[in-house]
Amino acid sequence: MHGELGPGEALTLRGIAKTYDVSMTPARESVRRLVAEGALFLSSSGRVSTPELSNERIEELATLRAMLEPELATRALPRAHFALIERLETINNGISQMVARHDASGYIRMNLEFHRTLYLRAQAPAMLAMTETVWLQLGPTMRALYGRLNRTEPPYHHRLILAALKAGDDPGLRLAVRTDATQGLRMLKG
Amino acid sequence: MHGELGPGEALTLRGIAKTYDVSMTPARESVRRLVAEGALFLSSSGRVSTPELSNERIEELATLRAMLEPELATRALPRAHFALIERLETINNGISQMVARHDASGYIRMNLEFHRTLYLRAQAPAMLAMTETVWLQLGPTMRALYGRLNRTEPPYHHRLILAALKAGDDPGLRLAVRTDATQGLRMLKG
DNA sequence: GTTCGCGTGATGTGATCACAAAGGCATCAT
DNA sequence: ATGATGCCTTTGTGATCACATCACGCGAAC
Repeated sequence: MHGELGPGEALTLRGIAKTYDVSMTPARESVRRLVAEGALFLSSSGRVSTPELSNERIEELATLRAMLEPELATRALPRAHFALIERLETINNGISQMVARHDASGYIRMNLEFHRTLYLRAQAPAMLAMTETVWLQLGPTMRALYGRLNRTEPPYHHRLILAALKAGDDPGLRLAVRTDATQGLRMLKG
Repeated sequence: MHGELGPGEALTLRGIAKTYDVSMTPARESVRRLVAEGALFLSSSGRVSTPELSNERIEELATLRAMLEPELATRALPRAHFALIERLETINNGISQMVARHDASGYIRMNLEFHRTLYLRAQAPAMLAMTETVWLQLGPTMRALYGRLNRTEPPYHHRLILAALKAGDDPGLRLAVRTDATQGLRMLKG
């Protein structure tokens, strides 16, 4: 999810087992679970690797984010008190640090934490789980994306999201969230 | 998914293994996968059962269907030629037979087959997979639903869907699909 | 130099086993 | 009659093993 693995990287059960110092059994279970969620790709011969998403697939996942996340934001809006907004601003500052450090994985992690912190307030666990499944599928691709856009500052739209939250502006919030979720993915086309 | 198990039914790994004449290992993998998809509930002690959904959870899942399925229908619409509509009508007739037979599981299965057949044309595998995950989570609950509504004929909205497909009417199609997906779930409240 | 074929090492699968924990049931005390 | 307590069965977990399959690389032939 955090882009620690790039697209197409191969994994082996014995390797995972050794890395985490367990036997093959729990390694298999974890891998199969991630395959079920679409986070890992299982070849016909049983080999497992991170997925290399086609443009069509990326567009689909971007559409899913564009459908799910504004709904979560809308549901979170009436519960978004000052303490939450303050926490979001703190996370946003953390993102700046990751940008300064050129830490791709850290950037992705804190960016998702920003979104997750907001969406947790929506009190919609099934919807949030589904959204995180999408993030999981996009993880390796997001890392590839980060390399291309050479960020020099934290995401523009996060400030728009915070402003809409403060103003209680639901349409503005939905638009800001949708744009933030899909803007980066657009760069991957081609 | 087809409501063969009611809400809250318990399963054991050894029982599943014996039923399908395999060892515990593949039974465990399957169960863990279904747990990851939300189709089964894993208690803190590791016991596994079908989920008993709260009203809030049902409302959430209904919202997800209401967001996902109209989008799939829209994407399928330009590719929905006569042969597809004919197949949908055949399935719809099959639903009538299930109603006549009072076959709850068969009814659910063919109802979902109606939707899946349409959505397959959308060429959006990630979105369809996510939708089927929602169906999976609702399976046991849908069976409980069927008992309550005493159907005497196939769903009215399926005819509306077919009419909108023939007319190429996208807004009408979206509305019909959304209504069909959420109407039944509304009955479960309370 | 290229391509085909073979063999060896690596990898996933399914089965079985030992163990710990949880649940259920019977028994006993109040 | 009801509640608690202790034991025994059931159940999930993690490890290990044998086996089939696949991939990769080496080598030989053209």
